Amino acid sequence: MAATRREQNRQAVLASIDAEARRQLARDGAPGLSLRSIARELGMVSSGIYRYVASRDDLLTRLIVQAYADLGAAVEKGAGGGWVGACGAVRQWARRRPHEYALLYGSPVPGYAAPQDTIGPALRVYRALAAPLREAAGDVAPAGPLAELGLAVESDDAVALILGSYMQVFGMVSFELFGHTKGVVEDHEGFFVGRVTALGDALGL
Amino acid sequence: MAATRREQNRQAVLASIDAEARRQLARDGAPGLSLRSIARELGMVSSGIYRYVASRDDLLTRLIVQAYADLGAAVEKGAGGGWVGACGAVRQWARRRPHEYALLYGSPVPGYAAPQDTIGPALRVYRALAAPLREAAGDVAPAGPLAELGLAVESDDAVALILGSYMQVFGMVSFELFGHTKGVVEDHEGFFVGRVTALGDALGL
DNA sequence: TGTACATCAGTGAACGCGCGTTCACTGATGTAC
DNA sequence: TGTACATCAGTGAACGCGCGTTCACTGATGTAC
Repeated sequence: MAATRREQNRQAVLASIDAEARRQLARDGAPGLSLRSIARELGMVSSGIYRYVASRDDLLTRLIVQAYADLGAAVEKGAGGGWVGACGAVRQWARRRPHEYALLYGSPVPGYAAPQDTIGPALRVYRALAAPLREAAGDVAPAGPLAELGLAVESDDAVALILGSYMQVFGMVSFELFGHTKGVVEDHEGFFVGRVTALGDALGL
Repeated sequence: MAATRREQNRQAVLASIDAEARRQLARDGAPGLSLRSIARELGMVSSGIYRYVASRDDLLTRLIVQAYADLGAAVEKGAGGGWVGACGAVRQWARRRPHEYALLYGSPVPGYAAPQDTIGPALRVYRALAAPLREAAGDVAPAGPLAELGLAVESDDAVALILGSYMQVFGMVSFELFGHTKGVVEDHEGFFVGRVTALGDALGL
């Protein structure tokens, strides 16, 4: 495939755009992201960035996809520690990257409509969380409404129990990160692990 | 107290500032809120608004406080229908006012630090959600970690069960509103009521 | 009841800032013969 | 291997926009005597 000099350069520049964008995202949050300031930081004239990225929304999409991939990988690793490990990985990742977490699971960015491209990457996280359930179930072929997560679950109640558990996990992480537990929860780690363990019990793990 | 003409006027203008701000919030979301455009809409010169509001952050705080009060009132009304009614009121309110909900429970607005003034109003919502639990417990004087919610609960597990339920409720609402249930949950109403009912069972309601 | 002074709402101009995006252009890299 | 043409990265200027906030000022409303 003989990556030409040009192509190599292009990939390198694209990578540094992504990196700088992530840096700014981590520092200022999504609303503060600006193509001009990224170009500035890379020593490029502001219009030059349009050779690499079609628009601000396009860059946002790239960041979202990358963030899902990063979180997905973290949860896959955490799933080595079972359900509690997988959930803990979500929480730890969110604490390390609060603005990325907010971009994925917080308020939608106004005027930005998440394109189809972000759905697949988002699924990876849910699939990773499902891994411990899959293992507990043994060698069963995926089927039913949660087949996309690799699960074979038929009853509506069981499906709802699983999805509800997911939502509680993300609800807890959001509350902690977004500051809604002030004065009520002191030991977030303990609270989270306790709750997640209880959810695991209810899920039959 | 002889409200002077000036004072009456002042209150009226302040109210119309709030109203216009809420209109813009509902239309564009919090990031789109601008003092200049509010002034413009009220036929006032842009600097004039500073007679009423100290800064953009100050206006945001007003909106947050009002939104909590509005949601709090809605949940209090919904609590007439018990735990399920109270939780349903959260969901319905959020669906009617997605941007307000996002302002309260979504990503924090970057650069804005919620002042002390928003804590009290936020509590009202949790207190309203606790009303059905309070009633189920009979006439017990509030005590323990959740005394602020009017509850008398001592065991850490019971406290965690209640808080975890809250967080699942808000987690479900956020997932629905922020579009994380695409292709998985079809009947949101049914899913939500089912889950909330199950949570109520676990809470002994 | 009338007058003198103090308060305050609203004006208009200005400061200083940043943004996304388009466009015609130059010069370097790559490709086909 | 060398030359002619095509592609593409990066430039620089410009368009058109909006924002928060300050400040000195005018004129209306309120208060004290």
